[in-house]
Amino acid sequence: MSRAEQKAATREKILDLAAERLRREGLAGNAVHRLMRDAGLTHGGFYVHFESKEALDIAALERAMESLGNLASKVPADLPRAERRAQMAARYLSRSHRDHPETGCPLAALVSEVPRGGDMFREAYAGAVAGALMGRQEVLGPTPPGEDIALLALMMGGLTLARAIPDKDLSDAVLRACRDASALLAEAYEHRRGDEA
Amino acid sequence: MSRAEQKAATREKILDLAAERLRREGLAGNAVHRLMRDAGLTHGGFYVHFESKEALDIAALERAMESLGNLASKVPADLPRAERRAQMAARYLSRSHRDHPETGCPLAALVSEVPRGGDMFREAYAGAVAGALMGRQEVLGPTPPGEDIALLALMMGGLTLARAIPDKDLSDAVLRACRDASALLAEAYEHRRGDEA
DNA sequence: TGTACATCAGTGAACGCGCGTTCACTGATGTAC
DNA sequence: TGTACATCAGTGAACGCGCGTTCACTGATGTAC
Repeated sequence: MSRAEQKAATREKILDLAAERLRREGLAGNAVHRLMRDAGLTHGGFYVHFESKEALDIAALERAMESLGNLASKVPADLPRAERRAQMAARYLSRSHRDHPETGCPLAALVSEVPRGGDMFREAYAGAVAGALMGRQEVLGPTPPGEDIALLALMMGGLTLARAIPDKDLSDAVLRACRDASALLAEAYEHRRGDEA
Repeated sequence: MSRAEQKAATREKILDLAAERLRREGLAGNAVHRLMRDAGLTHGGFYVHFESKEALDIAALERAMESLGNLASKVPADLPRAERRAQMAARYLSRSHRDHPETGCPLAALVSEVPRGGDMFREAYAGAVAGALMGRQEVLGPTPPGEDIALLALMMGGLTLARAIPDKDLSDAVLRACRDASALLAEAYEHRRGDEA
């Protein structure tokens, strides 16, 4: 392995770890020193790979979105649209997603912290939201943007709320209620579009 | 003013300020030193009033919930239920609520940070969620708990997402989409309950 | 193929800073006589 | 009413710690001849 390849591999390793840690620890919690230690390196070398902490956060957010994109497209393409939508909601509002933020949706993991982040990070976050909405359209086909936005807000709200509640029974109830609501809301949208047409 | 009264007044002042700052700066951002400086005191005196930083955060969360409770009950009681629900959603998903987190809902301001907070704070947060749901029932009358939970998740998700997006037009669109969705979802709930009955 | 030199990923000590918390203190308020 | 003492809200210096960032360095890899 050439030196350049070695460097790129190290950068990948740091970035993958950072993408996990960013989702588990948040913007404030993912410290350079601990990140590099966990990657098996010393903290000084960090700046060979990234210009600043904010640059890392942005790159880690993008990496997290990429690795999640693959996950969303796992929904079988031959199912009817409503079924695909329901599967996505079920996956998003599942107990395993709630219990494993480090491999889950970074939008949910960071929402309420984003306004306190740097300007460039906020822009990157907004870009990631736009990307998520586009990814949804790719899987489900075109729908009025407002509908996708509201369904995303419902799913993100449900997931973050479920994570914030320590009591497992109540937390499970939140997930269930939001899964049900997202199905009902999607139906109501279809119904309304039908009435209008 | 007696010494005890003076002390209580100082505590109130710190607490009110902390309740604002907690919502604006988050758990990680509301530092003892700056809080006390802004209250016109020095940081050492903090521990005369609060046992620890976490104790303050809990008290500030509760204070924020109280001052918001008054706001929610501002909805006129003589309006029909659907209208009251719509007014609450419109207020929650308004641009002024988005732009002034410091006087708004602490549940939304902190959701994604809560899992990283201390055990006692998480319990207090869960209690605040339960309180919010009860407050909703007081204004709107009894509804199946799952319905209120999902509507709360939708509203919190929409508000936090709108706050995380710097572009005002897209952010406004998020608020609008979620207001529309909350009305549609509430209707769908009523419709389904009608069908079942 | 072997030697001399250049490059540069990664090391680890150090920087200034803000954090939560402690503590000896001050001085105004409250109490006892 | 006046004096002596006790209380305690608030002061401000100091603590140990973790943060992001800098920098002189080391030593393995890569290049030139």
